Amino acid sequence: METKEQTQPDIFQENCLSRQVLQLIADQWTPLVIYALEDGTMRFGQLLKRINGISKKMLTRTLRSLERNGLVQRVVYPVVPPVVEYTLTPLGQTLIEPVRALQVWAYEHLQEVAQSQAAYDQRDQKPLYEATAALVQQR
Amino acid sequence: METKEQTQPDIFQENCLSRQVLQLIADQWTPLVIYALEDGTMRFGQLLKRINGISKKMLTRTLRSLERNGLVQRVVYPVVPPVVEYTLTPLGQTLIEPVRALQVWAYEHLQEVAQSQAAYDQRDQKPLYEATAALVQQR
DNA sequence: CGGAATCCATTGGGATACTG
DNA sequence: CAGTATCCCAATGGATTCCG
Repeated sequence: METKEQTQPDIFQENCLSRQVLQLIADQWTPLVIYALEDGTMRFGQLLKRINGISKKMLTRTLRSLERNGLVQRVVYPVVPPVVEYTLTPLGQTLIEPVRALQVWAYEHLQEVAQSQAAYDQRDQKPLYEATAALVQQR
Repeated sequence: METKEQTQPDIFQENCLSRQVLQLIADQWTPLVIYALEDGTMRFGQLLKRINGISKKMLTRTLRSLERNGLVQRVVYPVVPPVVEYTLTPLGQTLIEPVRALQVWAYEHLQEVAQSQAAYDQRDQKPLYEATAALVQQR
């Protein structure tokens, strides 16, 4: 009787809950944060240094989202200077596998993707006058 | 010898290729488009209707990206009115499994996530004056 | 140290109109 | 039909400052 809220099982519908949940983790930083917390508890500053390129703002926002969704537990120690630790919850740990699968895929198909990109860019990017110039020179 | 380009195997580094590849598919629409193409070839308009809430602009952009990365093949039939068909490439098909795993996870943990959200929102969202008012009334 | 708040530039993304 | 082009607003996200 708990399934009452799931008005739409069709993932292509906007009000489909599983689609909404999916969108919660399908962003640039969430997979990396989960990946970083895989080994255990980490402090805010540690995460900031570990995940190259993320800003304090985005790390904070991502962690808040993960906390709200029950994937990460946030523990504040009332000391000065403050210490805040983040840990994957049991629910969050169940996400490690799917996220890792995605990362493995990325690693295994690096080159194919890179080659496709290069081919695509060469094919269309080249302005008309280059092709024309080539034709003219050939003549 | 093809691994030369992968300057950083560490996924937490910005110049890590597998991280870049990962980011290519970690957006709101890409998983849904892949999911929609899972059953086979689809036309642009079909995709537009199937994926509820996506705009022409975003569908076009997402498909272009997928095409550039070699995950989707785009075939144009020179007829009027034009017919354009999209199909997952063999490379794209290898992505079905990981994407599906993510979707399955979302479906299986719907309620836990929803409950966490509700608890989180009740806990902090409540403005100060409500708590204060409650205290005042108690007196 | 771990944010929150502010400012600001860039991008995302919808709506509409137009085209081959 | 399958886009592209334009306009325009909202969200993203970096840099910086401030605070307990």
